[in-house]
Amino acid sequence: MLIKEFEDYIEITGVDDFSSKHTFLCGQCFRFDEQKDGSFIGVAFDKVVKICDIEDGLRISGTRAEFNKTWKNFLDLERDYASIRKSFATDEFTKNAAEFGRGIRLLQQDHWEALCSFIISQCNNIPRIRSIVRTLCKNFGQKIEFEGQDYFTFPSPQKIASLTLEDLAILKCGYRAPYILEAAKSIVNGTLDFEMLSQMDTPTARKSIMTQKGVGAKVADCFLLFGLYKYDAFPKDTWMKKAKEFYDGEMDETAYGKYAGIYQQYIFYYARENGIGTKPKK
DNA sequence: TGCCAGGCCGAAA
DNA sequence: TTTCGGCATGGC
Repeated sequence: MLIKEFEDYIEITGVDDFSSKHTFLCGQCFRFDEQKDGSFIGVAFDKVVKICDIEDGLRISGTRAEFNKTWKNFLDLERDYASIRKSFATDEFTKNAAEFGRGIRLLQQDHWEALCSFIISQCNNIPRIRSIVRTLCKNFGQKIEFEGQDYFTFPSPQKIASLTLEDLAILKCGYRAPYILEAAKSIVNGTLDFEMLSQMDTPTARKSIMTQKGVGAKVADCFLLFGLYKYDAFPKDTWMKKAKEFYDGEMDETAYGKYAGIYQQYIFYYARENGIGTKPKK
């Protein structure tokens, strides 16, 4: 990884498998918007950042220090995704999925933001998830200016916990509102502790987070992967079954294991973008 | 207009 | 343990 500093941005080269488009649009996060020039602007960890692809790497707004402090980890740039991707592509289906999703990096998002976002995601479509999260931030987050535009941070659990269901009605997120409120209150009162969850093994953490109201198996798996960076989330057996629903092919079980969550993301993105595996009509 | 969406809860079987 | 109706809302 080679870093070159410029006045208000840096360029990182020597990065295999990075695509801002695939990373920000694959469905793992909801706060990065594609710009007319193909770059992405988003907010994470209370900062606005602009990212675009360049030859053999990426360009990112800010300084080298900010990159080292926040964005290097956020973008998971020190993991060898090329090797992981190649290890996944063991048959026609996995080869297609891995090639389709090439460049996905699993973002190391803020724990709370990920949990809250995936609570909102349940039985919802991606444009509306994005819309609800945007409204949540605009109404309850802190304003930050960037390149003459207003952006908003993701509201803290303390802020959300101080609100009422009436306050949250503006989100129009229906039955999910009490789940959001309860999750925020659990954090404030200490019954939900992300540091403790991080230290648990994945099955234990899954069991624990599922005691939270509104967090079932699916939201739990998304939170474990995108919010706690547990790359073995999305249990092998469950996800292989799901993959077979998406695609009428065989999965190589030996390809799974340590990086099941990353493999899942290739499959999900591939399936969704190609209209594979949509729910049959009732 | 109607189906569906990165589901979950709680009751009934 | 599994099944199933109900749940809020809006994108398409």
